[in-house]
Amino acid sequence: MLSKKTKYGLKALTYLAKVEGREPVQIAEIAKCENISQKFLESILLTLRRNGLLGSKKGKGGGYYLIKEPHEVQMTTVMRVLEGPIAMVPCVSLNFYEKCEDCPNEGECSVHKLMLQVRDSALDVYRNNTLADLL
Amino acid sequence: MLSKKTKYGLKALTYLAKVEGREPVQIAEIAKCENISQKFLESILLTLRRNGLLGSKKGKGGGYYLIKEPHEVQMTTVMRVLEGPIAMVPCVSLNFYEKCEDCPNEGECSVHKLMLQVRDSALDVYRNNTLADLL
DNA sequence: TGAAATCCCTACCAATTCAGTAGGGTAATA
DNA sequence: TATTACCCTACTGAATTGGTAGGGATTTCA
Repeated sequence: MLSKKTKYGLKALTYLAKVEGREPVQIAEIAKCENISQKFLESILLTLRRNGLLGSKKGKGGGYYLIKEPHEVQMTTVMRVLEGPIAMVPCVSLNFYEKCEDCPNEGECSVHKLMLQVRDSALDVYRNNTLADLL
Repeated sequence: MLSKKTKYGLKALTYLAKVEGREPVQIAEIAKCENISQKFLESILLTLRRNGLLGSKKGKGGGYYLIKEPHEVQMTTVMRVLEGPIAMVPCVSLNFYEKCEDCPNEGECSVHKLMLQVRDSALDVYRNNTLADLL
């Protein structure tokens, strides 16, 4: 299942992508318009900022804003930051590879075979979608 | 993440698919060969049987066996039985559809748009793979 | 017929994750 | 300098995961 964190993060990103001139938008505004718990959203925006997807400005008139243009923001990046690995098992993960401690022979493992295909097809979707495509 | 339940279930199914003549195989044997906790595997095989994927035989010489031929067992079925819905959000699920309580307009929702594509690509993989393809 | 093998079923449990909530601190701006 | 708004830590209730424990119930074979 997709976590609420990812869901809310995506909604916030698309919200910010629609803003004219990359003006800072307050957390409260996004939370209200997208029906998200403000405090929870706050923590999500923070991780998006820490990972270089958003910028922030403090004080009056401050808020969060998109750093790049929507068409430059790939979904692979967004998903990895918010949801974590794209692969459903570590043994087929590109960025978070880990060997299964059971499973003596990875090449003959049926789970491995299937999940490799699932990962590739998901990657294909994420690579072919930027924030701009979701508006 | 793929649950251990699904992982072990898939491994057990492929194990049984390799057996000559669909002879019953004991839980203990599968558990040992695939490095799975026996009691946990027991519960998994039970749900596979309840959902019409496996048959069982009690008493001495009993065990579990595949009901259909491997090439007749689609991965869509297996995944739905073991892992649940294939979609990552209920609002794009074919078999378990639910409207989001937030999200006023499904058609304009960016999460919906993206997850629809992810679901379709996953379905594509599962539909094009049977148990026989994983051996 | 009886004992052993094997599946069947229920209940429980520790650890982790999820989806927040609470409360205050700090920096920037007007 | 007051206010706005981001920043950070800690806690928490509920649900899920990945099992374990223990005892049936049923079938088969000797």
